[in-house]
Amino acid sequence: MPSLSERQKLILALVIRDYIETAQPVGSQRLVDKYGLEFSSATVRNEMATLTDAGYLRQPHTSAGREPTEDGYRYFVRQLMGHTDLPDTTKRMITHQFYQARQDMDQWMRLAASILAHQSQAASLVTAPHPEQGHFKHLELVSTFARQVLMVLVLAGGEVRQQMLVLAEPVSQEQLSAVADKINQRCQGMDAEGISALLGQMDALEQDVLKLTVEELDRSSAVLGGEVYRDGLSNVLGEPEFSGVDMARRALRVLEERSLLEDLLSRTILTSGIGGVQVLIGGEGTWEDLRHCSMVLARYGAPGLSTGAVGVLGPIRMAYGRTISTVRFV
Amino acid sequence: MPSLSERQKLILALVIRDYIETAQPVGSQRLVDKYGLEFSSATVRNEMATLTDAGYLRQPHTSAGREPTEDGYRYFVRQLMGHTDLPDTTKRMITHQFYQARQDMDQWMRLAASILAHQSQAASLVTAPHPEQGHFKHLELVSTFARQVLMVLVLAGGEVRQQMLVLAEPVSQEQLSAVADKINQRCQGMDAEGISALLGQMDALEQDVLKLTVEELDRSSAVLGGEVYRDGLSNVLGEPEFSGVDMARRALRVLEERSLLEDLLSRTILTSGIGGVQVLIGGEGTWEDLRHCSMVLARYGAPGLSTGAVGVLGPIRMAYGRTISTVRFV
DNA sequence: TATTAGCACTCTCGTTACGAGAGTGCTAAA
DNA sequence: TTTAGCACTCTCGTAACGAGAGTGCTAATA
Repeated sequence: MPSLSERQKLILALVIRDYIETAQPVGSQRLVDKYGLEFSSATVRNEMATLTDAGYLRQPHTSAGREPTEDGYRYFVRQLMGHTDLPDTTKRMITHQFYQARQDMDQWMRLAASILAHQSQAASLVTAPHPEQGHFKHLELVSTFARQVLMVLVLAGGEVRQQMLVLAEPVSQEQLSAVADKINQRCQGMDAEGISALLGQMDALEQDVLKLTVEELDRSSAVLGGEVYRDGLSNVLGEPEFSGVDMARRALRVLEERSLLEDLLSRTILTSGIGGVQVLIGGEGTWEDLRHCSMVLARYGAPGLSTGAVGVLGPIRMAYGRTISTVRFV
Repeated sequence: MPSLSERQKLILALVIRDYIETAQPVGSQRLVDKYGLEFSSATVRNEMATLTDAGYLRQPHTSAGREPTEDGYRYFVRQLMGHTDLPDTTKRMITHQFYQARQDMDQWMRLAASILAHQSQAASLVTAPHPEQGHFKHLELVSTFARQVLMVLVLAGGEVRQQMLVLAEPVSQEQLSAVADKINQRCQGMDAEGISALLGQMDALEQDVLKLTVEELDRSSAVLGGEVYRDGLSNVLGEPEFSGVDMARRALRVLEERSLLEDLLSRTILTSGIGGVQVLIGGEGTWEDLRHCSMVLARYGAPGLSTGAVGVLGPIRMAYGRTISTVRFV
């Protein structure tokens, strides 16, 4: 792949910029007029032809303007796009909003999703943080109705799980507390394996509780632990590439079905470190359903302890600069 | 509003049935052919004219077929639609699925949303159950990092809230447990007001904790307490009435924005008892954004204690029978 | 009196034709 | 190497038109 001249880079960047704005093929004359270029439309045409040969641009049909190919976007994101920082006022505003919701995890994630969606004018998703390997921290048993017991499990890192447990016979709250105490002392800091090993020493009730605990610990080592927060789905529906309803449905389904999402995240996020932002363009050949979308993804949290993912899904021609900075900042 | 003859009812029902299938205006000849009616198309035309005058049918333009008006749907849902019960096999399947997920609340709700969406081929939503008036049940304090404390609050009824609390100075886990014990003993079963009254007798740390508790209790008296689970959004996008993207966006926004949803639920669900199913057609004049949609809503849970809502949002011409039975059954 | 056959009329929708507009590629001149 | 000029191509909006479906009305019929 030959490297591009400065002028070619400029033209490629302008084509992408214009296409992101208008979603329509951009012609040579138009480009010259709109951005006041020093050279003529014929020159632009020649350069465009080269860029087309190089695989960065495409003509929907003979004698229409050019639009960027996926490779074009990739080149743009990697090489051409300067770091657009968010304006300070915006940063302050976001920080302020986060500050107000700092206490409630649920609310925090909703807010994060909402901010991402709003800033990028696209769909956002935020997954709850969860440890890569679950470790027991604290257990609480609370009786609710007759034989139903609510089991609250706190994992190392602060994740909370709740389960319902139905007992064979009623047990008083005092007894429950005693069981919880005992388990808390014995299992401090252990992982699923360690707890399983203890099963033999316990009585029936305790065994039931521990079995559930182990189940939950195992679950948390899956990629996608808890809830997924989404927002801004309606933003993305307005975009012209989604007017073919089929596309919209496919993309939505990716966000809806946990299995798809899990696959997606595990193959991308996990390979990148904390703080790095990944850009996924046009499904990268793997996800047919995302052919017309792009995703900007990042991982957050404390490495090794507990991590989650934030991301934005938008049309393939989204404002990468703005989106990436926002994702990074969040 | 004059009552309808049997034949008129039949025709109205058939028109609706056909329209639900095809989403296209239905003509008189077509109706006769398709359903093998005893009388001729001219008769049908006459009756249709009457139904149109009565406000149950409408012509999109002169000399096209008829389609049902909102009033038509309402009449249909209230008077004409027999109780379509779900097939036993389906019931068993659903029960079985629920049985497998009976322990985890989160998972239960996700499943409910998924089942509703799948059965009705529309979008579904399920709100977490929450008590109408929050009562304190149990509190747990767990230190996570340096000065950060995770506060887990269990409300009467089994709802669990978590909050992060940042202390002025580090406090050991033993001290935290002591504080939690004390509060647990003092506040058993109290509501927000009662706890506020106790504030004076506590030291600084305890006050901080209690203030947060009160905040959470207050929040839980809002209509929309916890999380909202959605599913099947992509189902509904395929429907012809959503091809005008604008409609789709508006409807989606209703499901996305908590404030709108809260408004919607508070005005409908709360006026109905547990178990009753409400059908909301075409926004009922109040919700502009839902003009082309219908919702089937129901409330579940233990009255007075803790309730949540389940619902389905679909095109105005959705299969009411099937949907209603499903919602009711769930 | 209620129903039906017949008919003229209306409105939509798909197809076709056509011209304007925008854009390209190429050639020749600067 | 760049640019002016030009012939050519393709899309898109508009208009024309005929087929199809459906209606309302009138007159005949059971």
